[in-house]
Amino acid sequence: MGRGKIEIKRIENSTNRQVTYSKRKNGILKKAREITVLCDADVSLVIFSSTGKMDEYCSSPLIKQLDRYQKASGNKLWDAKHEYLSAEVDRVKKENDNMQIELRHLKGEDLTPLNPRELIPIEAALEDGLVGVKAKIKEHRRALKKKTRMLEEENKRLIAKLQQVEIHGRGEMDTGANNGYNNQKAADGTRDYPSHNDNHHQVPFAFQMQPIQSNLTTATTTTNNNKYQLLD
Amino acid sequence: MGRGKIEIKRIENSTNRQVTYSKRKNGILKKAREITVLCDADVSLVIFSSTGKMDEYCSSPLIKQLDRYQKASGNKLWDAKHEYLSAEVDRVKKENDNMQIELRHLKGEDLTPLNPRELIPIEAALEDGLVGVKAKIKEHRRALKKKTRMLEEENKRLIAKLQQVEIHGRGEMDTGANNGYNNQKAADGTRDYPSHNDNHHQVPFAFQMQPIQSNLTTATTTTNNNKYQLLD
DNA sequence: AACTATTTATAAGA
DNA sequence: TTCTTATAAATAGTT
Repeated sequence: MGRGKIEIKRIENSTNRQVTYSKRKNGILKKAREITVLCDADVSLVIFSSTGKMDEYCSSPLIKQLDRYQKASGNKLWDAKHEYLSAEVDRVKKENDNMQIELRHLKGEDLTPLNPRELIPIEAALEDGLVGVKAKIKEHRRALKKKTRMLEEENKRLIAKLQQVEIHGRGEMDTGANNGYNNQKAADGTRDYPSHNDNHHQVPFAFQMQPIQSNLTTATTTTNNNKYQLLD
Repeated sequence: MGRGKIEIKRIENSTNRQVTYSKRKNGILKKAREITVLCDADVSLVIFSSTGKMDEYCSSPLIKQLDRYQKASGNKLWDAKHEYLSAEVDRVKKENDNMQIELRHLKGEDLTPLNPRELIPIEAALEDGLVGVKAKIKEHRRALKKKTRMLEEENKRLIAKLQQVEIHGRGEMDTGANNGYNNQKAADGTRDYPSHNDNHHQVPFAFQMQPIQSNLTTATTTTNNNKYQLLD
């Protein structure tokens, strides 16, 4: 299309070639834009001139197009590093799926396709797990009971101490109150309870006495006077 | 360029759009090839139609072009892809970890850091799961028992039949043996058992009688004479 | 870069 | 889809 027909072969005249490149490049870019609009197509076009200058037209982000291209063509565009990452994604996803299945089975779901030989280990795992969890719960309960017991004892001790102080008057209150636990010591969370306190050589928890601990059953009736707390 | 001028905007008529796409796509591809040859250019062209069909023209391996593109444009295609993949790996791995933890907990492992409030739902899940699995196992066992029972009955019946045949002598053996089951019938795995056989109107399994079925307790003592098998 | 004679692409119709 | 053809668009060679 021009003054004369030309053969489609490399234009030897460099200037001429450059000019033709420029004209045709614009032509192609225009057509790329047009087909995008007219036909709702998605186009990626990258052109390098023989001098290395680049021009491009992409109707949508190139990276997206390339992903699409890769899937559609099966060509591998990404280097080893990406392949590794891709493989890693696949691998981890597969692992995910397997765990998902195992989890479902443990939760009693999707069991129908399993045969008895496959069910046995699942049952065993569940029973094992249940034993472990129940043991742990029991352990917690024991610990809580122990703590409760100690709190009760401490409470009694404090009440006794307070009554003693009240009898002897305010003057000796400070020394008296510091003779066992004191606020500071409990506050820092350490467990170095005074060893002369014979009733509980080891107290395994740093604890806090709230003014009212509704779930602890204490043998003593509390009055306003003995609601004390060990602070964190 | 055609019978009439057209406006560059989406062609609403779908058929028309498809036709135009096809024509213009060929046009662009041709021009891409031409500029490559004429001007010694390097072209990458990827087009997706609105229906998702892909066409491409690459004057040199796309991967090479993209490397060049990256250098020329400063766009970090690799990095973008890499970032995306890395994020994906992280995401899936995190999901993985969570499931791993859940699985461990269900198996009674790593329970120490959990408080009672966290243990309760695990215990519940395990108990639920166990109920489900045990139910499924019971179901299997029931099925197996039913099968066993039927095999035993079948066995007895066969023995009786055989004894009868032995009493009446060899002359009637063939007709006698064919009066109920015979090797051929069982062999093809069909379930069209004779309906006049009152004891088991339906036998839900295609089964095979081995000469010795050690796990089946039969009331009768077997002699060499009544060790028969139904073949596959 | 502009011009313009020609070739090429393609819209519409079959 | 493919072919045809009138016409629009692109562009080779020129200025």
